Amino acid sequence: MLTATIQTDEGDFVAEYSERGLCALHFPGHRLPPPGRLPEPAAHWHYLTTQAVGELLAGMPVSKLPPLDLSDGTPFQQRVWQALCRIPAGQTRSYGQIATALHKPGGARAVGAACGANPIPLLVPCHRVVGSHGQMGGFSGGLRWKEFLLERESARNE
DNA sequence: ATTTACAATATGA
DNA sequence: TCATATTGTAAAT
Repeated sequence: MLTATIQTDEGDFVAEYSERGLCALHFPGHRLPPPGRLPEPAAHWHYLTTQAVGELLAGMPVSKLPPLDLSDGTPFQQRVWQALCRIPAGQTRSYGQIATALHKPGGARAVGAACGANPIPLLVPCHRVVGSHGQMGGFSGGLRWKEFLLERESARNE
């Protein structure tokens, strides 16, 4: 498992790579890994990740994503995460809507659980999922990030 | 195999 | 606004 930092105006994120692709992303505040050069192909993935994170923090749609390694998650979680990726930037869905889209009506809570287990926040936009009345649920890196990102994205969508 | 804990939601007071 | 019943998954027993 390889790690690398992403320096942004909001702090230093930490990305983790497996042999298949990006497998985790941590918010600033984490212990920074010892700096070192990434062997290929991780170096290229990291370039894409850095760019994507930069775009997200700027409230822009993401142009390109590195390959995501979601092999940790259960099949259900993987389906949820892929569904999240289909939410357009600047929009939000409710947990219930996601659940229904997955043909699991009533499984809103299960969707929430999957979001919490999401190893790659930001790139897998779990921050675009809110309660059925636009309220906030929770967020892995702290609700502050969720607010920050949603405001940035939706402000651009007026 | 059972029980418990969740980033939910609809309903009724 | 608050309390409660119901729902699907995952992790712990």
